[in-house]
Amino acid sequence: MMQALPGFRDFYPEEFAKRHFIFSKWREVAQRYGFWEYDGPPLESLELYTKKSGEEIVNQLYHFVDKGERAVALRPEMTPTLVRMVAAKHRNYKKPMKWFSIPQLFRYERQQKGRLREHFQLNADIVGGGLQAEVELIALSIHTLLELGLTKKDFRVRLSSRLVWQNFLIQLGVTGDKWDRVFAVIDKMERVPSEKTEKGFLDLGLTKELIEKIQNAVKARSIDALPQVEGTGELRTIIKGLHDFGMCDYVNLDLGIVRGLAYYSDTVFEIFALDKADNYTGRAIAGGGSYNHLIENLTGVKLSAIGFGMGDVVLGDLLSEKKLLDISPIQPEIFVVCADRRFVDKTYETVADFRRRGFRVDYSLRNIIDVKEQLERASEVGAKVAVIVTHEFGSKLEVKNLMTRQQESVDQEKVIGYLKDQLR
RNA sequence: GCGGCCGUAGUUCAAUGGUAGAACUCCAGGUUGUGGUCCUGGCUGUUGCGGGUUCGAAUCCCGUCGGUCGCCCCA
Repeated sequence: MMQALPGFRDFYPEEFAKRHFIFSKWREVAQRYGFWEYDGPPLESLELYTKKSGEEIVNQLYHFVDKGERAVALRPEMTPTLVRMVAAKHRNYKKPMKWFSIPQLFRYERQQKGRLREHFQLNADIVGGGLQAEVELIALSIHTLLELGLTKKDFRVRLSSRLVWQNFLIQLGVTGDKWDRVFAVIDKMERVPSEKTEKGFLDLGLTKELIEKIQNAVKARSIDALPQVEGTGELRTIIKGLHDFGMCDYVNLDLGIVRGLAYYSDTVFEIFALDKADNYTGRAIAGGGSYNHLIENLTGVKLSAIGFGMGDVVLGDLLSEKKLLDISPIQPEIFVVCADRRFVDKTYETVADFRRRGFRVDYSLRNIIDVKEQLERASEVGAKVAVIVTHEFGSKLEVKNLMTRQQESVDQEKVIGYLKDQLR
């Protein structure tokens, strides 16, 4: 049987309706926050990704050599494309630039729950902003989830800072060459047994005393409990900003978050679903952070930036569990029924007239004189009312409410108003 | 790349190693002007695919492909 490739999805109308619901909320809230929508090519030069992440990334990409002998790849993330676009034309835009996109991203790896070979992601970025831009971006990520129907009980932003970590590690005497590996251990901390975490640190040459200080920092849930180094002030400002937006209830300070990607520089955050006991569960719904050196490193253009990504797969699973995704395909409002051969012409004219006026209108494409069949069809396609053509021109139309089964004869001149009333 | 579990009709699932079935869906009817739940009839399968064991395989074994969950990795 022919089917979609592994890790790729078919969107039948029922699934597409859900996808459209999520996309439209993403778009609507981003625009409410003043973000402009953009897009780039789904296929990029392979070099765009190897330049940033090294050669290892190649075997996780869909990549091939095209007929022009170019090494190309389907985009696995949006940030490189954004950086490329921004660097090329940033002089055309006042800073800060608030941009968002809903790209389809691709990754060649074995699929598992919440993780396919293809997904869509809301990507929002602010380029050339300061600390308030970070507040703004995190606020957008929270507001997006609220608009989808989730509540304070359902998710939490875990806010952290790589800058704080770096300065803290300097204070502890841990040299820069070890930071990435220290971050890797911290990143896994909550998923592996504590002995393994300890062993990971010991293998990096950290003393038990240092390990304890690091673990205490990970446990800290308030600014004052953090190691006071350069960077904590910025975190304080961000939390204050979210407080002013009435959103501090959605945010936990949590240095356990460091993010996998190497290019994050200062602030990093991930959003996790909560279980009934308010514990973090499953995968991250969204994640992001600031990358204040990436644009300069790749293109020589010095611009700060912060962004986040929110994928449709984990989010969709969560919304389904919460019964927030019981969305049906868009249905016709009116189904026009022809009651007799003599009225066929008028039926089609009525259909066309209603459509010109902006109604969603359907009618039978086959047995147009069997009223029973037409009414069955009207119900099946989900129409709210049936308009039954029972008279010649210049006369009345029968309007039947398919929910209440009530039917009324309406003067042709008054039918539009009547329909609007019925459909309200 | 590694491991666990699972592949039977369009769908959800039955069938002790002994003739592959049910429900739903879909299609056609239920006498040429009013719908959903009713009635009748019909379609649908090399049991994912390929080997092996056996008198005989949906069932047991091997391989392969696919699904699913986890590991690795991370968007």
